[in-house]
Amino acid sequence: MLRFYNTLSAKTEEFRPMVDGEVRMYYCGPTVWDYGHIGNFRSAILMDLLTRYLRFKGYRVTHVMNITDIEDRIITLSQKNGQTIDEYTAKYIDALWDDFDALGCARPDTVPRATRHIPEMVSLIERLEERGHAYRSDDSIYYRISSFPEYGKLSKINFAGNIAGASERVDTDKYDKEDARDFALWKGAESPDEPAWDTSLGRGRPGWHIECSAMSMKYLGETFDIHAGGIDLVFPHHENEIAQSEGATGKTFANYWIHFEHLKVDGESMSKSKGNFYTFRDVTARGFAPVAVRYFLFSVPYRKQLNFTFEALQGAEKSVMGLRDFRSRLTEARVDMGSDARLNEVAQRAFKDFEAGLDDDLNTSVALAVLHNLAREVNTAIDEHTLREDNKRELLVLLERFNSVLNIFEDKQAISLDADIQSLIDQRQEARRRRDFARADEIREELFQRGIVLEDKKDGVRWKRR
RNA sequence: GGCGGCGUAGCCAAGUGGUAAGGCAGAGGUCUGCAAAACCUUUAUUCAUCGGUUCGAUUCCGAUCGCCGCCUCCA
Repeated sequence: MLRFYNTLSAKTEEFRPMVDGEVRMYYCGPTVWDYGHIGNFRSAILMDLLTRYLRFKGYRVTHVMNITDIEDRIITLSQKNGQTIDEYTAKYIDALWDDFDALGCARPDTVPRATRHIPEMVSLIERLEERGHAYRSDDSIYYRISSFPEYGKLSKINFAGNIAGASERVDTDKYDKEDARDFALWKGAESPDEPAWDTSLGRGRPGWHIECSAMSMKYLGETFDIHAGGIDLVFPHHENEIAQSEGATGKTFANYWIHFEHLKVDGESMSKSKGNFYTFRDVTARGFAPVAVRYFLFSVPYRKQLNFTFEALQGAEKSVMGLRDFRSRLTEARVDMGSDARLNEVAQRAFKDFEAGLDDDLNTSVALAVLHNLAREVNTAIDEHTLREDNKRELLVLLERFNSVLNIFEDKQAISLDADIQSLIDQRQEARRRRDFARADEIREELFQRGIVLEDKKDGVRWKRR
């Protein structure tokens, strides 16, 4: 039984999709500028894992992810660079997909862009006006929070207690609002040359929150199953989305709200001023494999803050490479026909425990512990020659199943060696036969320098990339 | 000021009212020409501190200290 912690109810609940066997979910994705720091990718990776796990469980999943391309910063910077919004955001979006690919994150089914959904947003705002949830002030349109009594149900925000601390923060909106809490649905254009759209609402651009309401409902329906994102989005973004969508439709917007916790770096918050701000590209530039980053970022359950240190990342890399070695070793193991009953049991138990771990609010730590325990038991069996053909076949299928969720093993395409390297390996084997170990070690060292690591086995030599 | 989360070995950490998963690093060993890989043994009488509840608490309650987040269009 799959259970999730639902931010809305503040409880861990059994997951029941609206339509049996089908899950519709929306993810407020990473920002596209600044080549997202590693924390961004924790969310993206966890979202990928969630999608994969739902598919593992047999659900048909529709995963819609938003990458904001209308935002004050983008407007300002594109204008400053003399570029259109599309020109400005293109390079960041390309980089984002490159990083997604490198990290083994599947592309979501739909990635709608705010710039392509202005009409949907306009009509949603008009619906809100009709129902009395919106009002105009100068050329802008605001959401009337007082018209939506349930406002605050997601973030459990207490406005009364907020006044003292919030008073330090200056309200930067230039227009008159009925209530300080009200937020912009539509911002009227201030100058003729700023990027803006001419619509029935006037010339301007949408507020930040309306795109997610409009796009999620367009692709998933007025009520859908899961809405996910970083924990920082709970307030105000997701709270406002609920106000907008439920205000317009009168229906529940999303049944489950899932929020990913943040990353700390060396026990501190990550910030440029502290000098501990790392992008995914900074990390790979230091020689870390992307899969190590992936493994590390999902190795701790999503609702826990994870402390990023290079020492821990190093550990994750060793750990995931060990699992890859295990899979290769299993693939290459020479075994006798038949089946070992105990190993059969080991495999079945591993499958059960893996699923039980992830069923429990996506406890990835437990799932990985299962995988490591399995690796140890099977490695022992290989050493002791108790592994049989049937076990091997079943275990490889099992690892494939696990990998359909984790996506940490190497691609199926065999990495081939060039003839030159193969020849060196052969020469070394010949030298070893002659007991010319000096020459053998010399070749091994040379191959190591070229990124090939050799492991001598009883029945030959194994190689792998460093 | 309001709301929320966390503090478990050198590091990353799971976890539960019944006596501490897993990984990395370290130490010793088996194997190996030497390595590598793999395996075995070992590494927290103890879960920030102090009280309380309980037959029993790391797990529940209270206080204290420390850290993180939201209340700023930052995942």
